[in-house]
Amino acid sequence: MSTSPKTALLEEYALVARALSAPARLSLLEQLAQGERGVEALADKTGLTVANCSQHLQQLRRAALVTSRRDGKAVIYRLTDARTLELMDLLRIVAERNLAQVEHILRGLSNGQDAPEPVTRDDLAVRLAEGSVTVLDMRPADEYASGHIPGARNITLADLERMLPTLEPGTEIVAYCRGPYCIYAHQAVAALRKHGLNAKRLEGGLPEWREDGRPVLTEASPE
Amino acid sequence: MSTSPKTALLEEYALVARALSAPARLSLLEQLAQGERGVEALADKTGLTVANCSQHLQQLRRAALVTSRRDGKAVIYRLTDARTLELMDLLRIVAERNLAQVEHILRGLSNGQDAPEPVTRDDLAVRLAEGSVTVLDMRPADEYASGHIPGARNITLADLERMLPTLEPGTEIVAYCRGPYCIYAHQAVAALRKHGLNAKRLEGGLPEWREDGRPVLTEASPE
DNA sequence: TAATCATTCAAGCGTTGAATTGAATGATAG
DNA sequence: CTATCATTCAATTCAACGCTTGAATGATTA
Repeated sequence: MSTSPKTALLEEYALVARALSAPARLSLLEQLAQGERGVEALADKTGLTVANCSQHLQQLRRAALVTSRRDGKAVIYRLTDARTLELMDLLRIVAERNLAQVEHILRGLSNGQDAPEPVTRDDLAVRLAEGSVTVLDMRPADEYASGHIPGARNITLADLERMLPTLEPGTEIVAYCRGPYCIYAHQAVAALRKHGLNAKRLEGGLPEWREDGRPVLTEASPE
Repeated sequence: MSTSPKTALLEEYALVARALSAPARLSLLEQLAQGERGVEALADKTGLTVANCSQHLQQLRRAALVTSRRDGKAVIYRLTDARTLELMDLLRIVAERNLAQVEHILRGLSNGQDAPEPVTRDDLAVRLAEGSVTVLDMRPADEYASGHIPGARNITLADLERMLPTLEPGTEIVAYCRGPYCIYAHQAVAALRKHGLNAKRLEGGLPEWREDGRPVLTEASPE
């Protein structure tokens, strides 16, 4: 062995960190947190070319963050386990707590307003049972279809304006999206609050909700 | 803003991951987990040149993983908070659970023997109160001096052979070192078990012990 | 104020990683 | 068995990183 075992170990740990060190790969992981996907679907969602996407996925696989299986002609990737999700989340927490730049970007999303504290998933579950809350799923329709919080209404950011009149000014609104990396919910809350509505963001997104073992509704897919 | 806020956020998260993606920086973090240190001390311990060390430290600071303060002429670095430690630990857990290569390296340290499960810190605390265990601190003397588990004997790997006769064959022995990244305890346990002694490794190291709020003994430093 | 010394900056060089293009692989369907 | 198609590999280009050397900074101390 040319290097000491100590360095060899550190290099393995560094390999995992390196896999997380490119925005494109974090974006892929966010998609995979929604559920398993094929290479082409991932390339579409992230805007990468298929070849480039495939290479990034292989780096993630080398770091054991994702695994793959073959389904006919397609290769389907998925997160190896919940640890991958934990790692992404901790990365975000460290960045948000300590990096002024992150604060600045998030503030920009809210047009300078102070965003309210997010609603915890426990809270939302209670409110849902009471029926005292409107839940908005801000993700693209296909992701909504493949699984969403029961009772949530699917709407895109672009259509939000048109939906405003249908919302009662007093009702509490909770918006969610893919997860902590996704900014749709941030933007939705900012837009709703600008119109004087009582909107808050859900802590985490659908993957975290599912990870908690809470109910997820899947639309019968017409395909 | 040239990039979308989404990408900008992901880039910030990636910055944190990138800071963790070099073995040299993981090594620095391991040292800092022991306690705050100056640049020169860190350079000595890690074998880096001072200038190189300084640059790595600045990358860690940019990622908000460490912070620094000035003490006279010296600049003292320390981990920003316990999250940094959590992040390092999760990195290790993912690597150990999923990377065959890590398994292989660790097995090499034990000369192919199966290593026993590590002792939890709770267990050790109980055994220490009973006095039914011998604790070995495998770190360099200066690190032992700056803080160790009460009752632990400090010994280097090199001196372990000479210490063998002083150990009762029946007594349980627990070895620890800097923390999960440190391999001294692994090696010590392997050596002791080869001689038929009942040795186990402590889960985590001194930083984790201290983080639990457990007692740490500091030698009156003669300086 | 000037000297001192730990630390940091700046420039240069070799290496590594990201994205692109085009070809090769390998499993299925006919 | 051959054609097909999603995926992966290989080779290239360009940018960023890591390490070294030597100079600059900036807070103490005399």
